[in-house]
Parts: sequence; C-alpha cells; structure tokens
Amino acid sequence: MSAQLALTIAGMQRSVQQGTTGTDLFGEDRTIVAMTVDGQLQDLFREVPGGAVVEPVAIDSVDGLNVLRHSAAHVLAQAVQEVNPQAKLGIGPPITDGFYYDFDVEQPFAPEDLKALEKAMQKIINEGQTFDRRAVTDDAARDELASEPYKLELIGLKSNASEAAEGAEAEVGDGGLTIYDNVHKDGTRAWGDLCRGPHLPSTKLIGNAFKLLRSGGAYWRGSEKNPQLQRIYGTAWPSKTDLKAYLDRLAEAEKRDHRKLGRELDLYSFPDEIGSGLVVFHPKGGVIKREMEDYVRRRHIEEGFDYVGTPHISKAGLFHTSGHLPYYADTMFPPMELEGAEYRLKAMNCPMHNLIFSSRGRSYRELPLRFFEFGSVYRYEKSGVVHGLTRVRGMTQDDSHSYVTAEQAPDEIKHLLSFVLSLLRDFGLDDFYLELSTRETEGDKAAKFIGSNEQWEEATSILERAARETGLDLVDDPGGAAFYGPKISVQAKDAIGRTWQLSTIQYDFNQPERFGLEYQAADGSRKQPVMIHSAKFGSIERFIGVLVEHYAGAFPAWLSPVQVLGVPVAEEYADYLWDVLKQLKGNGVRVELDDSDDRFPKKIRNASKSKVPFVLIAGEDDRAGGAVSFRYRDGSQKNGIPIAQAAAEILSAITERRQV
RNA sequence: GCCGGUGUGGCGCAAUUGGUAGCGCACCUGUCUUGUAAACAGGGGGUUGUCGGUUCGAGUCCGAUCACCGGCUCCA
Repeated sequence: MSAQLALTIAGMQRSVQQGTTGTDLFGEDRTIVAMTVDGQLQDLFREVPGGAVVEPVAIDSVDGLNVLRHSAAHVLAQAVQEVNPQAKLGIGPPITDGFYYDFDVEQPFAPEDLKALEKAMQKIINEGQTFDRRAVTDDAARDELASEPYKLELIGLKSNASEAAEGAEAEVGDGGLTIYDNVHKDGTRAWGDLCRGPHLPSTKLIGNAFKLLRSGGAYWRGSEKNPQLQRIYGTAWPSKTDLKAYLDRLAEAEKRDHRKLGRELDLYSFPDEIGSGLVVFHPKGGVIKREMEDYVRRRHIEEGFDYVGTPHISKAGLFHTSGHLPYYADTMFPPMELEGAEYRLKAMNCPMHNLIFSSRGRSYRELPLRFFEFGSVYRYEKSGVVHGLTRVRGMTQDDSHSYVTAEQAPDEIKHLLSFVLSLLRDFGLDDFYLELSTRETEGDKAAKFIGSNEQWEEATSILERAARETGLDLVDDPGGAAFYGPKISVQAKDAIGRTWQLSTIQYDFNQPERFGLEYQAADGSRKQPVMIHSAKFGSIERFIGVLVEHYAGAFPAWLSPVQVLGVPVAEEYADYLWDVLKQLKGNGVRVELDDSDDRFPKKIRNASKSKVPFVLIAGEDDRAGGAVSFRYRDGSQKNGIPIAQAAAEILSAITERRQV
C-alpha cells in the first residue's frame, strides 16, 4: 500500500498517493506545461514529494513561455543534427520573445537552410516526442558527450554556469547534471542533450506557433577571443495567434525603421561618397534638426547653461591630458600630421570645455559654471556596428559640463536629472527608467577604471541618491561606467515599447585633477571643482532616429518639416487657399500649397503619404463661407472651419508641442 | 573587427542553363483638374557599387575592394 502524502497544491491542502506526478495533478489541463515544487521549476512527469508546495505553470506565464521556448530550442538542435550530424552543440536558452541555439558547423547556415530546418522541426513536433529526464554523473556525462566539445567545457564550468556564458545555466546548473532524451512514440530514443530542463510534456505543444527568424555568427561564451559559432534565432508562442501578433509587431517595427522613413520622407541620407557612418541632412530633416537644436539651446540657457563653441580637431596632447587617448585610441580617427604636430579629430568635448574653464582664474562665486554646446565629435566605430543614425562615425552631442564645488554636486545632479527628464517629455517621451553604471571591481576589465575606492564610492552614492529621488525604477549596470567615473543613464521607452539609452549624467573626479582645474574659495584657498558631464539626447543624430521611429515619421506639428499642406479641391481654389496659408506663414508656420496638376484624390494621397500634421482643403463650400476644411492624419475631417478658428487650432498645436 | 547575406535608373522590384537590361512609382511634356489614398497619353533616364579575371560573349561565374542588411563583439 503506498502511503498518502500531504501537499499544498495550487494553494489548497491536499492528500495524494505517494508516486503522484505533476501529470496526475495537472495533466488534464493542456495549458499546464510544468510545475513549481517549493519554487523549483520542474517537469510535470516528476513525482511530487510529501510536504511540498506545488504550483502549476501555465504555458502563457513567464516560466511557461521559457519552458516552451527552451523546448523549441531543443527541437531545433535535434533538427540541425538530423540534417548535419557533424554539427556540434553550443548552448540554446530561451530569450525574450524566443530562443536561440548555437552550433559549430562547417558551413554557416544560409537563409534557405532555415526553411529546411523549420520543416524538420515541424516533423519532430508533429510526431509528439516526449522529453525524458535522466540524472547522470559528471563522468558519465563526459563519456556520453565525448563528441560534444562545448558541452564538455560547460560540464567543467558548471559550478558557476551563469559566468560560463550567458544562457549556459539552461544547460547545466549548480546541482547534478541531467540529460534530456527526446523519445519517439514507440519508446526509442531520438536524440538527447545535456540540459537542466524542464521541458514540455510533448513536442506537440509547440504546434505550428514557432518560426526560425535569422542566423548569424556568435562567439562561444560571448568572447571574441573564442571561436565563432553559428547561432539560429527563433520564436515560439502558445498559439498561432500569438505568433502572428509577434510577427506583426516585428513588421510594425520594420515599418518604422528610421533608415527607410528617412528615405521616404526625404529627411537624410548616407552618401557612399562621404563615407560609412556619416549623415547628411536634407532640407526636411534639417528642419527637424534645427527645431530640436533651437529648442534645446533655449532651454539650456534658461536652465543656467552658457553656450560655448569648440573646434572639431585638436592636437593629440589634449587627449593625453584628459586621459582618453590611452583608452580610446583605437576608436578615435587616426592622427594627422601638421607642422610637425599630431592632430586628432575630436571624439569628446570635455577636454575643450576644461580649457575654457581654465582660460582664466575662477571664483567660487561663478560656480556652478555650466558649459553647453552642440559639439561635433568623430569616432571610428568598427565597420560592423555602423547603423543608420543610431551608430554613426560623425555626430553632434548635446553635451554639457557643470563645474561645481563638491558640496554643490548632489544638487547639480538632481538639477540635471530633472532637466533631462523634462526635455525628453517635451519631445513626447514619457516612459523612463534609470540605469546606474558602476565600475567593474574584478576581472580583466577592472584595470581600466581609474581613481580611488573612496572616490568611486562617493560619486556612486551621490548619483544613486539623486536617481532614487526621481522615484523612477533604477537598474544596476555593474561594469558599465566610463573609466573616469560612474554614470546615470536615462532609458526611454518608445511608442512600441522598445527602450533606448538617451541621456547620461556622469560624475568625474578625474579630469579636474588631470587638467589642474581650480577655483578660489571664499577663504582664499584654491580648490578643485567637480565636473559633471551630461548629454541630454546622447547625440542629435541618434535622437532624431529614435524620434522618427517613435512617431513612425508622423511628428508633432512643432517638429514637422511641413506643418500645413494646402490642397485645393480644384485649380480655381488655389489662390484662395494660398491666401489662407500666407496668413499662417506670417505667423511662422511652415506651409506648402499643392498647386501641382495632379487631380484632387491624388493630392490627398500624396498629402497622406507625406504625414503632414495638418492638411487644409478648400473648395467652393469653403471659399463661399470664408472657411477651410481639415483632413487629419487618421483620415478624419472637419469641414467649413472659419479661417481664424483654423489658424488658432494650428498655432496652438504648434506652440503647445501637441501631437495631432 | 569577426561570421553570413545583398548590391540592377531617385525609390521598390524583374531579367529562363552566361547571349549585349525590363516593369511600377517618381521625374519631364501635353490634354485634363470641383470634395478626401493613384486622370489619360507621350517622353527622358541605367556601360547592373568599384577594380580586376575567366569566356567568342558576364547583371548572371571567380577574386579583390567599397557599401548596405542580419548576427556577434564593442559603444567614452
């Protein structure tokens, strides 16, 4: 007679027979794919122990999705080894919205290969293979996986799997090793992989709600010193509908791609003749850039910044003084010789601002002293990373440096933080979290950070306190600091939920010393100021790219290259409409009249495609009534609006920076 | 920088086994122009990213290079 066990199941006290499995408890509900036993994620087929707290894991929960995607990754690996038995396995964890698996293969995967692999996966899935769990000793695992060199390496590293490689904890954990066998319906073994599990009860649950998305090289264990494997990315969802929704989301992101929209809306381009990563703004993009810069410059001045200007090039010695050159020589443009001196394109503005500070004696009465400019900097970004406006080789930083006394530093940081947040809100971004980047204290990278422990601790705690006071979420980013000090960065979410790192605020105790900056204190002594770096948008180019994607090219009126487009119903009404537009133009509104010889419907089509915020239409009814008609971007309309009222609506939308 | 893919008129695409480049939009001209996403007709425009090679012949094959796309690494 098997004994009864007392358990807590899904919050209820229950008594079950010894030997009861998760499948016995939850198996009838097809949406339950795993369970937690005392908080530990486990396969359903495992027996539940007495006294345990057992909870079902639904396929659409965070854990459930991970199980689904991890199982899909296994099926992918099985398919790859079916097609190519020589393929060696790397790791294959679930990730946000999907999974990947790394393989060492002779021939990298081509796009056509993915289709074939999808088919092979579908076959495995349809067959309804089950995942069997088998505990193995390290030695047994080594024997069994003798032909899998990467798995062997992981076995050796398992005591700290998370450090072995990102995602490696999906394969091995702190405890004993397990191998999961994929088993055919007839009980024979199809395939197996070193894995922690848990997995789905059956491959069938993956259904047809999965897709392989792309492939590419990926360094083993994330280091470029290691060999490069071939990674395949895929996605898997509880239902075909969920998959479709995800693919639609990807399509939506593609439609917003700032490279594509920039071309379509004639905003900017990247001429080959100039070089990779170097952008030119066309007149329409120029309007956006100028509006942004004008506004941001004005706001800085209102907030107590002094607008300064510095050249694009300098003798290399300056960047030695600042300490940048030893660290960043290979990401700066190479030197040029001139009159026996070595010059460098500027990669950062701070050294030049420091020279403005030290151009004369400074008094404590002047502090905080804030220098701001749109500084053009050039960075030799590696060829594979240049990307539209978001990663360029020539860019404009909206860069400022505050020179303050040590006592003023906390308030200055708070001031900067609330200032950058208010600026971002003015541009229509309002969903933020903060990141606190600190130095690495161990490992290879620890050496790059300079300064004493005390300096780092003090600077970090000042930043952290200011960050906490905003009430925003604060995420730690160990090792993410610049070599000279910690930073807060503002991460903003765009209209479709993607986050972008925008503003940064950095506390620098290093450069003031290197430049010998000082001010005279009230008591007559000379003191060293603290320097606080801050970029509001990071780079103007990049921020424009972010805004294009955030707004999908449909900018709020104040930023729109053309704010009002007049479309006469027929040629006869062009003059009347132009009179209306002239009045707006007199008020500083950017207007255009479509006086082309297109027919009316074509003009409406063109107007829609141009994403102009206000389309004003005039025909007989409007002219007779001294009115105009609005057509908005969503296709809705308002007819017969008196001219004065129309002008007021347009002007208020612009001055209030409202989206329409 | 590394791995893979791609490069055809301004844009989006086509060109059978290598046989001397087509289409749509845009552009120009003309006839048109009356209420919300494409009027009609005609016309101009590309030595197929660049350089080199194979071949009687290259947009199609090979090599180099530049650029872009995806992925990795990096990102003061």
